[in-house]
Amino acid sequence: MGMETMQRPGSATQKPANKVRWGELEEDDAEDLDFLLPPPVVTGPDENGIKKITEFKFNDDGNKVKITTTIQVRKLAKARLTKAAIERRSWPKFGDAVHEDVGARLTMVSTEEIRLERPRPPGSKEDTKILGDPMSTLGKPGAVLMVCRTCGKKGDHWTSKCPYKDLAAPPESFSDKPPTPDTATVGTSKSGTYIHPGQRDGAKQLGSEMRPRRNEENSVRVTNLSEDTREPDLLELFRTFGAVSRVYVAVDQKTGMSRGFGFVNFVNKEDAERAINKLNGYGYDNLILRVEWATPRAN
DNA sequence: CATGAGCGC
Repeated sequence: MGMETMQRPGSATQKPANKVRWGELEEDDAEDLDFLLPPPVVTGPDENGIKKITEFKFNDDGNKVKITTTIQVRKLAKARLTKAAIERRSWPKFGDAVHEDVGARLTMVSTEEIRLERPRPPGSKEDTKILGDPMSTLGKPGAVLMVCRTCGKKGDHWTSKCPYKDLAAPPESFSDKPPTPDTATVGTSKSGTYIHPGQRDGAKQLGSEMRPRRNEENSVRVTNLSEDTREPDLLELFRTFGAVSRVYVAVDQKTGMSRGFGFVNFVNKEDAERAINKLNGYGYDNLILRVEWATPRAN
């Protein structure tokens, strides 16, 4: 660490910021003489933390005097770093930081995806609020219950993978007339709407089994739900009985609180029946569920 | 205890 000349704030022609209150001095032109003073010189801090300041001032008699100040400054932070930390500073940059200027950024934000694994008790499949296991008496151990909520098809694909989920306005898209063939643009209709490959020209038409149904039938009313039971919870609870076409939990529009009841619609009446038989009177979230046929909605 | 939302042509 060599000699350093401290840069004063402002230009060299400016009056140094003196602590002396010149206005209290008798000499009127004391301020002007200040220009003649050499700038202060600062050395260090050296390895022992010693900093020396040499500056010049006029004393009360108008004589130029040299003032030297010696200060013990705090040791540099570097001295407190561990050996390992100092060692790391010499490491070459890696990852995204390779392209960074030296010292441009101290930290980098990683965009790497990290999957978290949440441990579960052995044998359990996923979170559930069910007290006990209604499925243990169901005689369907390990049944694969893959039900698409978009088209209602069972065991074929999940909702997120539904071939029809990209289609806007499903009820219209699934009308019985075949889609308009379009030879000009691949994959789009005349209106520019995307058409799934299976629906394009030449693709075979949907069988009735494939077609999603607007099913307001087989509606089951569920009451005595705890107030923090939401639709995903209901779905998890009821989907094991069969294809669920809709779940609904009545919510107070103002408070967002559950009103404690909801509806579950099944694609198949038999599944709804079994759900009623199994889940009515069932303990769920410390409450006893009431599950029964819903009376059709007034419209 | 309790029977859903929206949709506007």
